Amino acid sequence: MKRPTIADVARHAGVSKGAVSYALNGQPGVSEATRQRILAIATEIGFSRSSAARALSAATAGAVGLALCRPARILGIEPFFMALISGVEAELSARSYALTLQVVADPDAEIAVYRRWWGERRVDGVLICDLRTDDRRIPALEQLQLPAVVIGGPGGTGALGSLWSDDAAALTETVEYLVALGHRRIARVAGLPDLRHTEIRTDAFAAVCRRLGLVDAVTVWSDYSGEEGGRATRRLLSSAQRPTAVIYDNDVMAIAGLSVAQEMGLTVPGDLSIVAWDDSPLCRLVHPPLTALGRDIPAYGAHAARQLLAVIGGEPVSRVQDETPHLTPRGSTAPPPRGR
Amino acid sequence: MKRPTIADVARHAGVSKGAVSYALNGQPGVSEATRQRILAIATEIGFSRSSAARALSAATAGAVGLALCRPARILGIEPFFMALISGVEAELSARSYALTLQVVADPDAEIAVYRRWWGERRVDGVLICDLRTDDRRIPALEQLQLPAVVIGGPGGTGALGSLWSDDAAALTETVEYLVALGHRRIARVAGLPDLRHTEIRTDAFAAVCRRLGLVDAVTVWSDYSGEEGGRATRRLLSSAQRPTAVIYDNDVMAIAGLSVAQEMGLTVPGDLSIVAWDDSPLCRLVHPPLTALGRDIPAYGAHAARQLLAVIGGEPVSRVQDETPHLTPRGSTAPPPRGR
DNA sequence: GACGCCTACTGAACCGGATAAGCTGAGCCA
DNA sequence: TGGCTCAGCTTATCCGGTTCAGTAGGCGTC
Repeated sequence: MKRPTIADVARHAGVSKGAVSYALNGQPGVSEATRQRILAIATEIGFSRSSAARALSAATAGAVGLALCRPARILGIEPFFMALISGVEAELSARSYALTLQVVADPDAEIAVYRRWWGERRVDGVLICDLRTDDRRIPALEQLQLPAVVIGGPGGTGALGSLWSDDAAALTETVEYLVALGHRRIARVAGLPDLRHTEIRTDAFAAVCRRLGLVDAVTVWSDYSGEEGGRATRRLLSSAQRPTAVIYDNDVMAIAGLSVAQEMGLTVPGDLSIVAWDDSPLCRLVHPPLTALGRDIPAYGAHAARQLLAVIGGEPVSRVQDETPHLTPRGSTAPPPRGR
Repeated sequence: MKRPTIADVARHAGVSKGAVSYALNGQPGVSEATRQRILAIATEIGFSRSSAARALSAATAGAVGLALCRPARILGIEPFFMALISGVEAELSARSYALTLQVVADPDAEIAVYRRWWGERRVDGVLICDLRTDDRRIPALEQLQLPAVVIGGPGGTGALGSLWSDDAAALTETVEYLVALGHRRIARVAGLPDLRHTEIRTDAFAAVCRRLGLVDAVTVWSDYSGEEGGRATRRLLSSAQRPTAVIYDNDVMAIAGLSVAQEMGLTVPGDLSIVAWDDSPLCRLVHPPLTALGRDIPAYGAHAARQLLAVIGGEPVSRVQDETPHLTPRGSTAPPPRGR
């Protein structure tokens, strides 16, 4: 099937290629009557602009890149990314931008992908996930001058735009809630320690525990997987001074933790309270349903996409704080058992 | 930062643009010595080909499209798609193809996306998920002559290439396994009824139950979400002749079902056996861990991607059966309670 | 040594748009 | 009536590759 080009439209309309281009782009240079006629003909013969030709002459790819740097095993199970992608995608497709996705093995491979995308002019900008402490990707992107928005922060994002949620406030609220219920021994199963948001949460946790005089507060690190989350929980619950409440850095580990607790004969929330970060439908699937820190992840992604398109459009980079995750109490939290 | 073009490489090497193009593409037309010199210079000055220019003149986009037609809510929670994408992606990036992703609301929007991609020459081919009965996308793609591989089948894929797993055999094996344990009243919570693979599984379920003389076999339909899966389970377990085993069409519904059963005071697997389709890490998270029908989903995606690249490369379309899902018995299945 | 043939290249056209620069005729004014 | 402006177009060039039609030079051959 032959694809119509701008020349076909021009011939049908009896005008030049240039006139068609002006008409399609809403630029001055053609009368309103001619513009309408050209647009009608374009629609009629099913014309759409070749993204390649457009990219070549307009020096814009019409696409945004997203590189995900987590093993497939973890990517698959965490609802976070898919929710984020669907939000990003909704915003992009509304503005006729495409999303180019790549799964990479490590940060160096990710930087290599950015270099390639830049060299091939394949994308107009990129979204960065999983901000790390001293993230090598930041200077690399600054050097390439590839428009980018970091989903994460605040801080450590160099001159790039960024979008973050106030994880410190959310964690503080959670600890205060648990303390109000009567808990004094609260543990936290954290995600990968070199991620910036893990660090932020860890600092906030330490700060609020110090402020509230919780001396037994302990953080253990994990990798977001159910296996590791379960293992960490088993370790915590086997200790002499076992916690009466555990906060997990994602939903998958929280569910694994719930399962381990029940396996060990503890009732939730009677013996142990559980709070999950990222309130996905998974949290409502299990019994008891999990108290969770939720936020609108698709909206978060859409927001980031909007910000990136603004940077691509030449607006100054912005650093924006998004909605703070809010605590939804459900059946997995209650006062601690008496005498503990 | 200025990006080097093929002309820059040519100038440095003291040859023409054409010679550089031949050298880069491994085509005859330059001596081996010159080719090496050109490649060295290209690497040295950090040259990579503009995907736009390449797409324009070579009439190939260097990208493959994937449109996902499920609400964000369900997309996010099902590990299947992310696992599939990571497999597809691994295969594509090994061959320097990009993956263009789009989330759409319904099949008509999906067809519109294909038309747009085709018109814009944005992709060289597409992967089709969630094959339906009398799928309108098939004739639309045939008409566009856009290379495509359907992930699903067998049957109903028109002249397009396809890749499927033998769901009928897997379901039959599962029912036989449950019957061998002693179950006679087996129910199935199915996915969306207009999906082709749901139909295939439903037919296979009816056939094996007839063959084994299970008169109480019942199938109820759901939408893959935890809410609906839980609701369906509650209905099933409240009936007078309640089943002793339930097979779920995905892992999320199985977990919801497990939760509902426990809530209703039934023990799993003592009172009720549960089997999940798609063995994700989620199945091992819950207690008891779920007996599940598993397969290597990233490999499935990689396989489909390879098939699509072959079609794009001009090879004849192929219809291939992939690995059959295999049953992994875990703690959620056991003989039925006595007297039932 | 004239001829053909092959290798290794060059030059130019082309892909399909965007856009700067040039052209034309209508309208207005002095 | 001549000159000016300006809307509304056309023409030509460019983006950065690929590819086809040459062509120069070396080599073998009768």
